[in-house]
Amino acid sequence: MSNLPLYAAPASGSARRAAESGKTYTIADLAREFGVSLRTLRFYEDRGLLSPVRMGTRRLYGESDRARLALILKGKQLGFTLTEIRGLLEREAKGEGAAAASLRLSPQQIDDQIAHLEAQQEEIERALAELRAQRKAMAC
Amino acid sequence: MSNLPLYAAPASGSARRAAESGKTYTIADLAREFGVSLRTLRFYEDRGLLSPVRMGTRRLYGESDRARLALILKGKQLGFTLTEIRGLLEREAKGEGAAAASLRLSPQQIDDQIAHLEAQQEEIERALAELRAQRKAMAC
DNA sequence: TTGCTCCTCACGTCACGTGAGGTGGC
DNA sequence: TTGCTCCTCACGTCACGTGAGGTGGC
Repeated sequence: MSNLPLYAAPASGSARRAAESGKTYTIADLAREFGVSLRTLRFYEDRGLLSPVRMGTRRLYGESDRARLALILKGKQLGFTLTEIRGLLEREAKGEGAAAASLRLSPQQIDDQIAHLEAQQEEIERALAELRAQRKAMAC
Repeated sequence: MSNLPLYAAPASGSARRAAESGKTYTIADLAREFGVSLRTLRFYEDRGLLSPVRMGTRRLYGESDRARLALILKGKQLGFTLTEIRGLLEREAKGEGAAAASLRLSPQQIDDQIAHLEAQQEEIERALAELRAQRKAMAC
C-alpha cells in the first residue's frame, strides 16, 4: 500500500524518526487500519498524543506512532479521556525506550475506572428498566 | 420560599401565563428543586425547551414550566438528547391542553432507545471485563 | 488538464461550566 | 453602602465532523 519511495534517503534530515524501524505510514494508512478519520489523527496530534514527522507538509507515521495510536484507542475503549490517556502515555515513555504493548495502569487507576464505569452502567440499567416497563405496559 | 408579592396584580399584563395556576417559581426555586444549575435552565430556554414569562428581566416559571422541566429531566434520564426531547414535548403540547405526566413514547421510539442503550451497555461491559481481568492479573 | 491525496484554517455540535461586568430592590 | 439574586454576553470544555480553499506529484 504505502509504496512511496520514501526510504530513498534513509535516516537523513527530518526523516530520522520515521526511519527508526524502516516502515512508515501515511495518515490514510493508519486511518484505514484503525478505522478512524483523518481528522481524528490530526486532532490527536494537536492534543499532543501523536507526533509524526513531516515530509514537506505531509505527515509520516512510524512504527512507534502506530503503537501509540493502538494504545490511545485501547485507552478510549476503556473509557479514559484523551487527557488521561496522554498522562498514561507520558509515564509509558518515561519508563522505557521501547513502546509498551499495553497501558500500565496502577491498581488504583483500574479500581477508579471500574467504579466510574459501574456508575454509568447503573444509570443505563435504570433507564432500560423504565423503558422496558413502559414497553410492557403498551403490549397489553 | 417564593414569597414575593407577585400575585399583587394577578393575570395582568405579561404575567398572564405565569398566573395560569397561581403558583410561580423563580429560576433559583426550580434549580434547587430539581438539582440543576441556573445555567442549565437558561440553556434549556435557549434551546426552546422552556419559555418562562418575564418580570422585568427576571424569569418567572409557572406550573406548566415546572411540569415541562420534569419531563425534560426524565427524558434525559432515559438517554434522549435535548433535540429529541424537544420533539417529544412538541408532540405532547399538540395533543392536549394539559401537560402530560410522562413523555408519550411510541413503541418504535422505546425499542430504538432500548437498542441504543443496550449497545452502550455492551461497550461498557467489554471495558469492565478487560479492566477486571487486568486487576486479577495484578492481584497474584 | 484532470484526479487523487494531503494540507491548514475555522466554524459547528453537544450540554453545559465559568467568569466578567451590570442591575434591582430590600 | 452592603448583600443578595438575577441578568446578559461570551469564551472554554470534550472529541471530533464538516466544509472551504489550496498544494504537490503522477
